[in-house]
Amino acid sequence: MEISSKYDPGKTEKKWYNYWLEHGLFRSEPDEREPYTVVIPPPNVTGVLHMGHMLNNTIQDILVRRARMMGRNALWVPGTDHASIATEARVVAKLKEEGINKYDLTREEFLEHAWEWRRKHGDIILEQLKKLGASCDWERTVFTMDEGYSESVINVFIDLYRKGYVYRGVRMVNWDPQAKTALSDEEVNHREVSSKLYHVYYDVKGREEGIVIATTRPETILGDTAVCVNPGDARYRSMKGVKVVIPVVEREVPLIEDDYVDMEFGTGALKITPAHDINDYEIGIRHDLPVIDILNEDGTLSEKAEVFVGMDRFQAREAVVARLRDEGRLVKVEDYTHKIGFSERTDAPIEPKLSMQWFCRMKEMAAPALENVMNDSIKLHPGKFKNIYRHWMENVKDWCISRQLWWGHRIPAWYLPGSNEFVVAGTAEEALSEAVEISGNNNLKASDLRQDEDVLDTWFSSWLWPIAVFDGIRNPSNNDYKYYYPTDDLVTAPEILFFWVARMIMAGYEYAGQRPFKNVYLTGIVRDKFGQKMSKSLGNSPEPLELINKYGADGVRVGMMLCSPAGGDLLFDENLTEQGRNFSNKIWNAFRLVKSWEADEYIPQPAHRKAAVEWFSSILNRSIGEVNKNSDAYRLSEVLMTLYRLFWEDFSSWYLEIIKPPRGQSLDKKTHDATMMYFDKLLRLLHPFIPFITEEIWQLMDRRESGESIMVAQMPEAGKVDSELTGQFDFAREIITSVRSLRVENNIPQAKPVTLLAGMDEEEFLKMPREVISKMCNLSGFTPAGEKPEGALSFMVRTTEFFVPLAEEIDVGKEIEKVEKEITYTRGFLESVMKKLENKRFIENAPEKVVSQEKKKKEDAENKLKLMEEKLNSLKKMKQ
RNA sequence: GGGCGAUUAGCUCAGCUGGUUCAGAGCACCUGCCUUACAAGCAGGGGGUCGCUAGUUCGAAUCUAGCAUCGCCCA
Repeated sequence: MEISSKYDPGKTEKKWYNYWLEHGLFRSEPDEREPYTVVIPPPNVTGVLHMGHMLNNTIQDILVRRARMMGRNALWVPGTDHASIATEARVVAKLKEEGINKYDLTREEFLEHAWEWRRKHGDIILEQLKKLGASCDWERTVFTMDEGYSESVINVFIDLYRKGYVYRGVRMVNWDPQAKTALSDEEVNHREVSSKLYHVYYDVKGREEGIVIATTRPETILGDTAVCVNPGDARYRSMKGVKVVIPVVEREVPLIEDDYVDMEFGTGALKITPAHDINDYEIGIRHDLPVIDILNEDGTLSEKAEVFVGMDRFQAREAVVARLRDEGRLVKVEDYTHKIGFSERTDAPIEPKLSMQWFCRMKEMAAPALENVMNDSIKLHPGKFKNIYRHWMENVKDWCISRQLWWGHRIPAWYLPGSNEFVVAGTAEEALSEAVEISGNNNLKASDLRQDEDVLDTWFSSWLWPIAVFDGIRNPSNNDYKYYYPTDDLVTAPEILFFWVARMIMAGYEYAGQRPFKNVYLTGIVRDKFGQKMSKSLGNSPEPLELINKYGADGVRVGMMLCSPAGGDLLFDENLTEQGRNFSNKIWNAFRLVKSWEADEYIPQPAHRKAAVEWFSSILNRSIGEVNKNSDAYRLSEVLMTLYRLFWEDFSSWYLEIIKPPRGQSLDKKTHDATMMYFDKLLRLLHPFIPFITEEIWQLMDRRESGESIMVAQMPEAGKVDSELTGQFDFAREIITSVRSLRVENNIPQAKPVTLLAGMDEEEFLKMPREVISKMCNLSGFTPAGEKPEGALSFMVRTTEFFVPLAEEIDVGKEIEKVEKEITYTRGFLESVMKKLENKRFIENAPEKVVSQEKKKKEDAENKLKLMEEKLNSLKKMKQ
């Protein structure tokens, strides 16, 4: 049957993925082997696959498949994250489309909708990962709101509360008015924006002169409770103790003095709004100022603002400015660029807001988490992240863990009737009995207690991920946990180094008493070829599944890895996936060629094939060594490049071309068997990168039992390298290339046999793989030169001259030019060598080895010059 | 404002503790080929003062300092 010359990944990929699933090849159970464990960074249930996931999961799959083939009991645990804010926003939006307002629903009703949504959409992303070839143990799929997982989260909250790490308090938090929830500091992105700096005139009570303040947020004037100047500011010395009248609301507030105020900035007078600015808040505490919170949760003005009540904060800004202008209080407006915070999730501008939240104390847990990264117990790759990590850890602030949402793990705190007193407990029943105890009120009923309305920050559940996926929080003596934990490698994006990685490390030491993983591989950010981050909203991201349809998962995987230096951002360009597809095609066609050969055990192995077989063995082994070294260093794109070149250049362009029998003829069995063995090894080496095509060919290569798979075949080990042999071959390849080049330059077709004479003695000549050279150059004769032939084309390889006696083909002028050029170059080179050798201090100080190398260079160059000059003379004679 | 990192071919990047003709790879580019595995291919080829300036050294892409440009993290 004719096999197509184009490889079609479509059918193949589906077939083998199903085969792997059917035979349970992704499944892992504890056994006597050494485990290799990876937990997936759980994608959001709201998510659909984007290029970042593609990269991240390709890397994980490569690591896992390689470990599996190295004989480890490899487990890759998949799962998804409930993603409080993002999912709740998604569900709210969906309900809105259906004409349902979230706040018309009870919490229970809303959660029913949310779960329904999760059932429908939650696993889409996992299904997409299957298309990529991900070899996860799907039977172990975990969701962060699974019953057991949720219980783990709650248990940890209770435990930390009892240890005194979790506490409740009023703090200035980052408020997302769109999601109507507090955010942690890590969930705020600061961006530079151009805005305006408004200079506003405030009256001073009982005086003619007023005071001018500068602000970027005039709407917060309504919440001002003081104006502050630097005590050292001479301009305001006479103002000491005065009352200032806040415009619009006409409130009298004190003029206070505080070192915080920068005299250089604006007018040196600062309006103080303790409810809406973190620095103002702190000044407010120092000066015992009242706090007027003028904003509602949704960012509209509250009753406290007195005016523009119910208006959105940005409209209110306009309104206040208009009023100030009307009243003649707007002194000037400047263009001004500054940084403001935006919500990681909704991208709404963050509002600093004072509110009662739950916090988690970080100091104690941060200590071992910092120490064990600094001492390399946990290694970050690339290492530059160590510094960044340290910086964050040393300045870590307490973590705001409550979110004003419904979707998530509800905080297990119950308030006693009519008070702010509360108990923390795992269930309502436990809460009740504790409440009875602390209140001494035996008549309390469960319905009297009111559970905290808030849920926990999503990261407060995902920081337990490597432990909780094995149920290690609730049941630390279970076999899976004991066997698989700690995990080996974590592959994730640097963006969540603090959100997630750092906190997992804290949780690891706090709850497992040891590191959660040994290595953290931080991937780059996927950008487009112009360097812009790929995102759906910018519309510059290709649809991953379409890419897979177009180029095959193998092609996309190769495309991603080729442009993915360890830790560097990758500039993704679709032509890289094309390169990946072409590579698959190359492998496919090499296989077609090899498969077309019949093995004949009666044909003796010719010398050129014997040489090629021996040579390829060495360079295969050398490459395996490189692959091992680079894999251990997580330099996966280099591993792939090594294999890419090994397969394309060395195997296809050299090895196969050398051993290729004339059309219709059979191959001697020895060479045939060696070739099949090499092909098999190459496929195994490549399998982690391109699992599908390697499986397809591996299955076609030989009769396989049902359930057999390259996936679980053994990774080839590095064997002996004969570097003298590979050296000889390198030399031979240079000769062959030179002959080819000479043919091109002189228009001598490959089909026309030529004679080659080597300017070397018999002994040297016999060392070369001359049969290989003969075959590849289509030589009719190949011998040592003896007497230098007159009227021959010639070329030099290293220090040896070669001749092709074809007088009629010689363009003497062109030859002279070539030789002269080479003489000039060699003279220059010799000169630079001589400079070194004539330098006394070089001879005295440089190591013996370097000096003798330079002497050898000198000799070689001199010999070469001699040869070239002779040649030039004979050419010049010919010209005459 | 504080810190970290980068700058090597048109593009993306290797180049470990200074010393092989050390300036490299892939892609792109140029030339010639539909040669009986592959035009998603084959063969050949051009291309870089290693960001700039000083220093250390017999010797610097590699070490040091300063400068320039860019990126990231934190405030």
